[in-house]
Amino acid sequence: MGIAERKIRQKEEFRASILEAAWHQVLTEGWQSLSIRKIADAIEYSIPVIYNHFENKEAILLEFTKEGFQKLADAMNEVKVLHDKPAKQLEVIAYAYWDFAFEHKEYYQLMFGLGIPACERVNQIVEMKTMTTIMISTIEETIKASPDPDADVFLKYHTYLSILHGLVSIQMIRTEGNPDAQDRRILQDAISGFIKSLLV
Amino acid sequence: MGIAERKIRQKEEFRASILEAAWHQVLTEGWQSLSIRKIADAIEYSIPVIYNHFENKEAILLEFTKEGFQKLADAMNEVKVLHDKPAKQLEVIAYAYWDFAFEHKEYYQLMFGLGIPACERVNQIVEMKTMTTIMISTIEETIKASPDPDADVFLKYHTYLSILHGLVSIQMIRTEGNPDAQDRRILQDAISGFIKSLLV
DNA sequence: TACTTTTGTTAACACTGTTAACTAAAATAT
DNA sequence: ATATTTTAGTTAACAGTGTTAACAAAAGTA
Repeated sequence: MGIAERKIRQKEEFRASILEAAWHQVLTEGWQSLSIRKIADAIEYSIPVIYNHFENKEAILLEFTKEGFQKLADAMNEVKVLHDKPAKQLEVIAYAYWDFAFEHKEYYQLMFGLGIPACERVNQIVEMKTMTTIMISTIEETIKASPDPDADVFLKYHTYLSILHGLVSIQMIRTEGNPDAQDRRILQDAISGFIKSLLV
Repeated sequence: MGIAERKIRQKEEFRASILEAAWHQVLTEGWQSLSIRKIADAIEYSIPVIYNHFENKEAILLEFTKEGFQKLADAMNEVKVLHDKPAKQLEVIAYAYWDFAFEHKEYYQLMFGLGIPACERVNQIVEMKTMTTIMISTIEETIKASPDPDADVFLKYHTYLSILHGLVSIQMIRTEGNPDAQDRRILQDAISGFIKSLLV
């Protein structure tokens, strides 16, 4: 009896149409504006049917997060196999990572929990300048006393802040609790590497 | 006439009590659970009074974001002045940054728009393993062929991912639009520095 | 055709941010 | 001291959000 098969197929199609409608909403309005009601509206069904296919809204986002990591892995593999030397591979993988993030912003934000609120907020905060000034001036002095005193201060500042923020936020995503000694070694390793690169 | 003065003082106190109640809520339940209603409840006033002191909820969060950056800057300055050599200063500033982030998680999450949803999500995604496997294996091979083949692979992987994520998310916070050539140079600089540190 | 299961709907609950309309209290002017 | 204006605070609502219980309709089975 093919009825059961057809039902499964239809259910699968329905599920896919929910995801499609949801993704369309995410692409056009950002994933902050995604709501169950809007999905229901788009597929022209009532709200509760969505809960027959997904446990809750989080489950839908989880689906996209999975998709995102799969796509990122694919993009990495694609460029990795083009090179033999591992060091070169590390380089092109990094570029692939970067490109993926900005070509698929919605995915990336979902994957790493980037809440956009800060964007508008952070760029109008004068208090931030105090922090950046401390960092930039210290880097400036370090560079002045280094073998390459003409190095780009702003570039190095940006690198420094990015490394720090990356370490912290990856750490926060990884574990709910506090970092341990091993985590701190990662910090030390990254920072000593950065400072060494400044001092050539 | 001191009446106007008293009024200003009272208004200031009221404002402070709103912030205090809000911060208490953030500390106990996380800033995701902060709501105007809960603040109103805590200060035992009706909801709209809050809008006499803050334009909207975002303005309250902005206040904490400012506070956070100020505190971070202070923490940095404190350790910076303890050392003379700029390179050493860069190091201790980095540690201060790290410590601040985890001693004041709520501030840090607010300051850099870390939406916690990803935390629970990301740690139960098998698709993520595909990505990490690619990165780790490539780093492993790089290390094997390096002058220091006993270097800690996991530590270096973590550093690599953190640098990448930091670069991307700082970039996303900084500009709404797409990265330009200068931004890409920052990426190149950081990655080439990392790879160089692998190859000693 | 009668019965059972699946599918989908309506309507509600418990929240959220925000605001308009109104009342009561305080400060000022007469 | 009384009348008037200004300010402070209230209730009640609007427009959203995720989620679910109770019910109706359609589809499949006996």
